[in-house]
Amino acid sequence: MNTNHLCLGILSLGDASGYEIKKAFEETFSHFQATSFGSIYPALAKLTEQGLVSFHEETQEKRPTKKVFTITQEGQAHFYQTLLKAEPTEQYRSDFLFLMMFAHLMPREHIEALLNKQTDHLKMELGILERIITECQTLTPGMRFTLEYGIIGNRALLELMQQRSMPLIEEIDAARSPQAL
Amino acid sequence: MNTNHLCLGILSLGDASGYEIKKAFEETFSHFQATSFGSIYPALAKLTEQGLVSFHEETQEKRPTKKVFTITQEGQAHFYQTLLKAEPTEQYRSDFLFLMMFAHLMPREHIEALLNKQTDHLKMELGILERIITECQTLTPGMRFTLEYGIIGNRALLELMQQRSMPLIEEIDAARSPQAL
DNA sequence: ACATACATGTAAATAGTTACATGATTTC
DNA sequence: GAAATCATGTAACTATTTACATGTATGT
Repeated sequence: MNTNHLCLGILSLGDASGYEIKKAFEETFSHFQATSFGSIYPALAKLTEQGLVSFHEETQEKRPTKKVFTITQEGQAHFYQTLLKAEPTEQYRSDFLFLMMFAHLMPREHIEALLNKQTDHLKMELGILERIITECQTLTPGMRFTLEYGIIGNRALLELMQQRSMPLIEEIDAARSPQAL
Repeated sequence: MNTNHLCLGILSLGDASGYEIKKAFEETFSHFQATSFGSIYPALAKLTEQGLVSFHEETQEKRPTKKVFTITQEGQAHFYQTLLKAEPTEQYRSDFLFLMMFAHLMPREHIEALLNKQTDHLKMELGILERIITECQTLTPGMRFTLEYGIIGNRALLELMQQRSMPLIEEIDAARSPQAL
């Protein structure tokens, strides 16, 4: 799954400009996919070249002209094949967890700061997901599922952070103190 | 955080060869970090060049000779600075969730297959994490925390998969059937 | 005056994976 | 006889991010 596939997918849900596709990834899909302008614009150019999408320019008042992309029938058929053939991969990369492995080497204040930052991060993401699932009316069943998936995961992790942060800090401090005595 | 940092971190826990570092990422840390030989060997060469690690060759019987790397004092100091300065980033990329957004376009059997595959994936990872946390005796408090983090997250998601998979399929089928009648 | 939102696009830099090359030993 | 494990390393390829370039309008 690369940016080409992601763009085709978003366009299968409705017309959009490159800028709007980026916004969708920043908002609705940010918890499980991300991409940048530097990937999106070349992707849309390539999809147009391949005849999988087409576009028309829309001149706006007090806004720059935008290119609105539409998925073609070939694009729809191509995306359908992608859906059936894709080998879904999962990847989670966390610097936070890697750093926590070495918490015993850090000053107490720094461990606290890292734990607080991660807690805030989880809270923020949870807030976004809950807002979308309650406010947005036009979700497909699958989208509602992806939002629930994110909410359930983040809630469980937040609970863990709230229960285990202090005990972890105390445990590391306890292991340190013998040298101080 | 790049492969250089990851290697330094692993070596701060004890001496290891490139091959052993790769194994560590396949086993113990696979739920939140990954890397490949093509990244590890150049990283170790660069760290050696910078004087952050040193190595000695160990000839083995019935096994190829291996280079065992040791973190130097400079390496330890450098890693400590990394721990304090690092801006921890989180990234989760899931093709599974992206595909689920378009479940309404797929045949029922395909949705089922995707959900089953994801469930199996979560079960397998959960099994690995639970085995490590019970069997491994030499874990730092931080490592135990990272394992718990993975376990709690996966358990919550598995429960969701078990509760929501069938309802999701039924809901999508129900939305489809009016056309069939 | 400065930052942000809107809007498109390119190019360089970064980083990583995959495949290849080599070779012994063990297991199925 | 084939595949897996142990062991190191390089090179090509792939993909993505970051920074740059350009310009209007709005908000602080």
